[in-house]
Amino acid sequence: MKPSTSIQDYLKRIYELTENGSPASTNDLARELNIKPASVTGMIQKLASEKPALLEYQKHQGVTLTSAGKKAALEVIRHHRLLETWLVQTLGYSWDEVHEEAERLEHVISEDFERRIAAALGHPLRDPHGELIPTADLKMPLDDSTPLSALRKNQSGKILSIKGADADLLRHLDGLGLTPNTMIEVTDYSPFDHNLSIKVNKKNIVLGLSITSKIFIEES
Amino acid sequence: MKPSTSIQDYLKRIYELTENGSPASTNDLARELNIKPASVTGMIQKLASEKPALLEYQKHQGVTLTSAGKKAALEVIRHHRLLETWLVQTLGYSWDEVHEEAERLEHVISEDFERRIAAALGHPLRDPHGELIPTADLKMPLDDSTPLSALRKNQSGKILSIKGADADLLRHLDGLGLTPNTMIEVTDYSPFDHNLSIKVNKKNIVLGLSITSKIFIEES
DNA sequence: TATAAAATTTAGTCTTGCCTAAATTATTTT
DNA sequence: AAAATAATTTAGGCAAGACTAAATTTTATA
Repeated sequence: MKPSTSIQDYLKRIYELTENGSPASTNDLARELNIKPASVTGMIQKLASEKPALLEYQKHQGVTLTSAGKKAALEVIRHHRLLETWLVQTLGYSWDEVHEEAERLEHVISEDFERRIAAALGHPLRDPHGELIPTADLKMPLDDSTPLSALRKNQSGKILSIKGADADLLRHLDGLGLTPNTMIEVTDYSPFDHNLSIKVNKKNIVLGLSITSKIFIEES
Repeated sequence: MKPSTSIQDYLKRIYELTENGSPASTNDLARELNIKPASVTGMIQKLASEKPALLEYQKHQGVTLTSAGKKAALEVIRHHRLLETWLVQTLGYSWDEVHEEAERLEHVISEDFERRIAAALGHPLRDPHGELIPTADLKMPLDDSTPLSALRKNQSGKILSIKGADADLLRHLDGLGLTPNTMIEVTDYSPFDHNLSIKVNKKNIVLGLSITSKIFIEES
């Protein structure tokens, strides 16, 4: 049986919160899901004790996904990212408008629908935010991107994604032309403060480590 | 507040069942919704007694929509029919594959999404089945179609829709090339048995009243 | 290391929306 | 018009998934 919309949301968030290797805490999950911690405890206890368990849980120790749970999560994430890509490409949504729409659609599209948009888009590797799209067989592709902070003078590449930036920073970066798919070139590197001088759209700007570590690049 | 998915389904079905002017019965609604009659009674009692009532109901007398209820129903129907049109045109669904998908999507798309696909499709008047699409201001357009059974020798037109046919008949008609958008021409009329001879795709076929009354035409 | 603070869990409740079984009301049949 | 049948409603229940308040456990602080 396909998990309910609620459960799909739990799995998706748990996947994200456990990408760093450590289990997800009740509180963090509650915050991500906009749900009270007590409700989260109830749900994960139920999920952990089902026939083929989707997650593993020990009191006060947080929760991790089983491989079945991971698959179910990747299915939802694949739907989400394909939908975002598709909404942007076929309906002219901008990259910051699509999230909410995809958040609702991801739970109701059929596998057939998923196949159709994947094919129509040419089986894309990343969504408009630069996030990797899980493959059709539900594996997360390896991330071959490099943080901008790792580049040095004369290296260049294409921006793939920006991670861990809040809305404010995102707007700021957007203003500088630093969005996914933009080409950049490092013109100078200051070993002292780790500032990078880069050229974007013919303009030169200098960025500090707090920013360059959040921008991910495909080297060229 | 936007009605829940369940309530949207109730409203949609009630709209359809009351198009003939008479109220919808508990039993008919239950059948359409694949729900037990007792459950229907419960739900319509609740809906009839809410702040701005979406429907009117008297025990044992069936149910009708208020104008607010009608609007909400038309909103869902508009979503459904726009979605079907759009899935067929942009993702290569065939007209008989889209229903289920639209049935789920109709409840979760935003007004923005609705506007975008309506615009992308050029604000179509009918869906792939030939059904009229409610307008953006939630009115059902007048139906200017004529049953094929009303045509006589030398009249011609385009098939708009086929109504009240079961899957079997639909397949049969499909085999004869009788699908929405096909041009037809009446070559003869038999007043005795009401049979019509018509030309479709260069071929001549004869149809009885039981069929011609289900095919709707735009005269030309 | 005792205590305060934070995180988590338990217990009990609520709403939505469905179900079954039994009771009631309408409609047909005879 | 009474009896049989069909439709509808009432009553009581259940599962999902959320909430609050209170209890407990863990972690951090003094």
